[in-house]
Amino acid sequence: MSALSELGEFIREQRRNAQISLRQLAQQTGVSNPYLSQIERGLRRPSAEVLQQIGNALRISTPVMYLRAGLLEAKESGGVVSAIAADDELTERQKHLLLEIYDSFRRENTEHSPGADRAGHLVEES
Amino acid sequence: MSALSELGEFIREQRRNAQISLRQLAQQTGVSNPYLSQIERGLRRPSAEVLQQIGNALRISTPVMYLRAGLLEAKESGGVVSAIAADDELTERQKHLLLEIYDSFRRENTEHSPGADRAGHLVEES
DNA sequence: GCAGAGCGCTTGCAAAAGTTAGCACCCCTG
DNA sequence: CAGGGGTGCTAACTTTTGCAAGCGCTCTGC
Repeated sequence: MSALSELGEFIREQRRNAQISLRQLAQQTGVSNPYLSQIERGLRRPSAEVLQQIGNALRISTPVMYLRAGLLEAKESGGVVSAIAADDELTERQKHLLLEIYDSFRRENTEHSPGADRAGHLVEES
Repeated sequence: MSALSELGEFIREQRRNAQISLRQLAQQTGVSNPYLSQIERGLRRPSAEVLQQIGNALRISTPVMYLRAGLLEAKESGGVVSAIAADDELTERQKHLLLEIYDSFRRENTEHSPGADRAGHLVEES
């Protein structure tokens, strides 16, 4: 399975998940519906602009979209932690909270009983 | 001045700064030198792949490159967003949530009355 | 039954992206 | 001065992107 058709399936999945038809998505994105069809079936490689529009309409963040398309290299683990630490727009307290949430998410995924723990309480106090 | 030629001049500037000729950069990036020339003079719009290669050769981080090219919104300027996107330990949903929290934090900081908005509701529903 | 509107898909076609070949202009070095 | 190797740029070509038009299908209302 090529990375191209993986991307296509991901997009199709997200679109179906959002209960949107090809033509509706086409209208929202400004991309033609035949082209969207081809993208979803993995026989065309959309440009970054188109990807941006699709992600925008489907509420998927652009970097996530680019990552799926192989346009953004997957960074080494710890990237999130250091990126948060280096951010100059967050307060120290916010960084701390964000990191705790990040950790709790990762813990969720490695748990045997998934979905049991929730991160809601972590944002209770700003 | 179009955003296209701005990008071109930026690349040229970075290349000159690194003391690299067009052909050398072409070889390093795997892109032909005439095309690089056209990119630098702002009369061609490089794809994200090419941009990635250029940034890679010139030691410019990919998100910064995309940002310069207008392929990434300024609001998701940094490392945090792309780092989250690239993380392979989080589910898509978790990434989305984390990004929303991150955004809400930054919004808090730029508001006139800080602390008014809370991010708690963002984690309410899985 | 049969318009009409929705769905996704196929087919050519225009416009970009990108390449190979070759131009003109230097700066050396024999 | 011939020449080779460096620079960046131009021209013609191939490949890919993205779209308009139209296909066949299904469902609904008249």
